[in-house]
Amino acid sequence: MKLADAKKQFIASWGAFGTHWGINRTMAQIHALLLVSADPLSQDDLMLELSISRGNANMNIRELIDWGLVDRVIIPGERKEYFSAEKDIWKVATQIVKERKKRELNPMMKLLDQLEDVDGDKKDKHVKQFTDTVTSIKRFGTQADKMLDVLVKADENWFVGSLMKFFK
Amino acid sequence: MKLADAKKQFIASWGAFGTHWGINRTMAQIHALLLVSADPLSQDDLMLELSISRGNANMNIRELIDWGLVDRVIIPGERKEYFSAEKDIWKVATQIVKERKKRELNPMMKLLDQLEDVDGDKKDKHVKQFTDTVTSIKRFGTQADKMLDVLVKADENWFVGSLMKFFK
DNA sequence: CTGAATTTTCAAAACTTATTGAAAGAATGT
DNA sequence: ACATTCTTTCAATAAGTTTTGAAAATTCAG
Repeated sequence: MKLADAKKQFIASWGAFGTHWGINRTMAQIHALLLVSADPLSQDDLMLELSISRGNANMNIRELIDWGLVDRVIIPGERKEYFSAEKDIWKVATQIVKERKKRELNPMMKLLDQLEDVDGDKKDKHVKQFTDTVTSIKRFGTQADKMLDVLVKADENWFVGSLMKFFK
Repeated sequence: MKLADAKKQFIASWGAFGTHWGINRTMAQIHALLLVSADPLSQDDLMLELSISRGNANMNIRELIDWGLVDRVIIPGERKEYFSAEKDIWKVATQIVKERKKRELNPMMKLLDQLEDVDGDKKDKHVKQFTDTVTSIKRFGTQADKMLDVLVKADENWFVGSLMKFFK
C-alpha cells in the first residue's frame, strides 16, 4: 500500500475510533495526522490535508492541547504556530485516562456520595435496592479510581513488567 | 433526599455518563432504572417512568440485552415480558469491557496489521514515522488486549486482591 | 382458527452536535 | 503607528443521531 493511502486510512479509522473514546471525529483526525507526521504541522497544513475549515481546525487543535495530547511548537524564523503530537503511545493513553478520570469519574463519585443517604426505612426493599446499588457502584468506582491513579503515575516499564507476571 | 428524587438524579446522571461510554442516553437511563429497581420491570413500566415512546424503549432494551447487561425475565402467569439488570457492578464492568474490546479494539488491531507494511524506502523519514507510529500503537494495543482478556476472565476477588498489593 | 395482547419495525420529525466562514482581535516586523 | 499575517470567536447552517408513533408482525389463549 502506498504511504498516502495508508495515511488516509489511518486518519479515517483513528477518527472513527476517537468518537468512542470521548474525542470527536475531527479532533481525532487531527491527532492521527500529527501522530504520523515526522515534522510539526501548521494550522493551514491541517486544514489542507483534512479539508476542514479554519474555525474547525482552530477549535479542535486547542481542545487537543487542552487534553495534553498536542503541543504548540515554535519554529524559529516562522510567524505561524506549528503543532506536534506526543508520539509515545503509553503517554497518550495515560494522558487520556487522566483527563477522563477528571472529567467523568470524579464528578460521578461526588454525585454518588450525595445519593447514598436517602430518607426512609432501610428495610423497605425499594430503598434497600437503591442504596445497595449506589454503594456498590461507589465501591467499584473508588477502586477503579485508585487503580487508574497508579496507572497514570507508573512508568510503562515498571507497570507492564509487574503486570505481565500475572497476565501471561 | 427522597427516594423518588434520588432515583431521578441517578437516572439522569447515569444517562449522561453512559454517553461517554459507548452507550446512548436512553439506553443508559433504562439500565439505571433497572439497576435500582428491586423487581423486574415491563416495557410499559419503563416507558411510563422514563417518559419515552414504545419504539424507543423497545430498541434500547434490545440493545441492552445485546450488550449482555439486561435479561428478559418471564413472570409466570403474565403475558408481558419483564426485564432486569445484572446488579453485580464488577460483572457489568467486565461485560462492557468485553463488548467494547470486540467492537472497537479488535477491528482497529486488524486494520493496523494491514497498514504496517507500506511501500517505499524505510529510510525516508515520512515512511519511517508512519510505520513507527503504527507499530507502536499495535504493540500497545496487543498488550491492552491481553490485559483486558485477563481482567474479563478474572473473578473480582482474585483480581482486586492481587492488584491491591501494587495499588495501595 | 380468531382476535386481543404484545412486540417489532421504520419513515418522518425532533433534537443534538459539529462545521463553516466571515468578521473581530492579537501579535509582529518595519 | 501601521500594515500584514496569523489566531480566535460565534451565529448561521449542515450533518448526524435519537425519538416518535402508527402500522405490521408475532404470540398466545380460548
